[in-house]
Amino acid sequence: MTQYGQFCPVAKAMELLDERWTMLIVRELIAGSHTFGDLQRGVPKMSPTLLSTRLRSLARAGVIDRHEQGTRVYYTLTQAGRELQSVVEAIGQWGIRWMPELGEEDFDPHLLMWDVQRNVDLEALPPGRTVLQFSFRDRPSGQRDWWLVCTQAEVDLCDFDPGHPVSGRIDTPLALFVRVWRGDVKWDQAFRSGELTVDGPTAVRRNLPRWLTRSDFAPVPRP
Amino acid sequence: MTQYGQFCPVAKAMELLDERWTMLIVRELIAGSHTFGDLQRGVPKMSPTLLSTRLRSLARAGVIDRHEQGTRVYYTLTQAGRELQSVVEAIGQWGIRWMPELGEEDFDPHLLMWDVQRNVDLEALPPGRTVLQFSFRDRPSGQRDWWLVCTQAEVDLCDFDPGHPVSGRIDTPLALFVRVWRGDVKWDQAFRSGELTVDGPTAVRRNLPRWLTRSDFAPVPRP
DNA sequence: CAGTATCCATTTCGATACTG
DNA sequence: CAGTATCGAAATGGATACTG
Repeated sequence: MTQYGQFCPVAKAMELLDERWTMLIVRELIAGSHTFGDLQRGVPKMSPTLLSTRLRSLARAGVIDRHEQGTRVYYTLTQAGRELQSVVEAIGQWGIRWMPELGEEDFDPHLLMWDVQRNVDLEALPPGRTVLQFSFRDRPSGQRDWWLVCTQAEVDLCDFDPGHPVSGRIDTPLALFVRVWRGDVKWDQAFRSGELTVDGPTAVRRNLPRWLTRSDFAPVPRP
Repeated sequence: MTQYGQFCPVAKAMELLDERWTMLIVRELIAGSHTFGDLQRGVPKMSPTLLSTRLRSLARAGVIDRHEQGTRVYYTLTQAGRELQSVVEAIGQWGIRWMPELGEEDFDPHLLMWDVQRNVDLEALPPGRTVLQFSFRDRPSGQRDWWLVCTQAEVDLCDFDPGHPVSGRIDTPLALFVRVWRGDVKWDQAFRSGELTVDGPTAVRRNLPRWLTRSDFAPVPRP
């Protein structure tokens, strides 16, 4: 962490927070990840070495605690860390309004599905098992097909056919679904455009937007 | 600007905002600096080359406009830039609560006086000219003595005796006054400790805390 | 799973001097 | 005043392989 040599609280905070990847790790912790592995899924392009370094910085700064429970290791936010939520929110709200342009490299189906998976609204689902298949038709196989196996208790994400009967299948270009997820495009618009289709019973087609919540920043009004 | 390869609005925002010095430049713009020279005073440890580079990044991102007026050049915040105020505020509020430790190199009298100067409450001053001298007694000459020449219209900062009669003289260790400025220590505490003294008429001694406003973050409650 | 170790390419930055 | 030019030192981080 390089110093600014300023007593200003913005400068002191940024000495920690402007280190590359740091805010994204905080975002992941706020989103509920606690283990090294889960954190890695949220920042897959980061090397484990660097993630480890950043976690040590954050612990040293008093933002997270690292504690071992038996053989497993958990990272949790401290009070200082939890209070970074308002910073993350301010940044995200600004970002979705003023940094709307996405590049090719920003469309990562793995990251998207990880995000979708952990935000399924379990309460809204019908009883029993609901299996949703995603096909990103413009992606090579290996990135194309994904399955969410949802019960009232949990959601499993698979990148292979888990074998259960599929309740509904979403077929869409990846970029379009990312836009829907971010709230740049409304579900309705996506449906009506014909680019995003849902195969399955009417009940599934109608309720899908309630089961799959969008990004926390989707409701932010746009300029 | 290095990319994160994520569609998340926090990631997209941080691609711009986590570049070293960037938030401090935004802070300066929000504080009211518009010219290259004024901005430099707010980030004196930054080389002009780098400041220039960052200003170009910010302009490219749509956060500031650069425009020439005759021979002078002005930088102004766009709507996107003005909306960064909530981000700066969230960061500063977090910073003053959770990054309270300052190092030796954070105590820069020049930066402090620049900050004090632009926040004098002109309305609160008595009619006519008020000259306030600061002596940071633990600093070498050259950094020790400063004068604020205040009128109802403006405040001038001098690092040499401007020759006017002095209305009041504040004598204090630099660190203590920084702490008062940041709101870590109350005026009263500083007075009572005997470490900070004010020479001058009672009226000056009593009103000084109203003339010299503190940092915007001083009122933030501490953990 | 939860990280470390190593190594080098790349980036970044600070210092200093200079220009219209 | 408002920057640019140049250059070397330092930090940063990506890739890959490895460990308990």
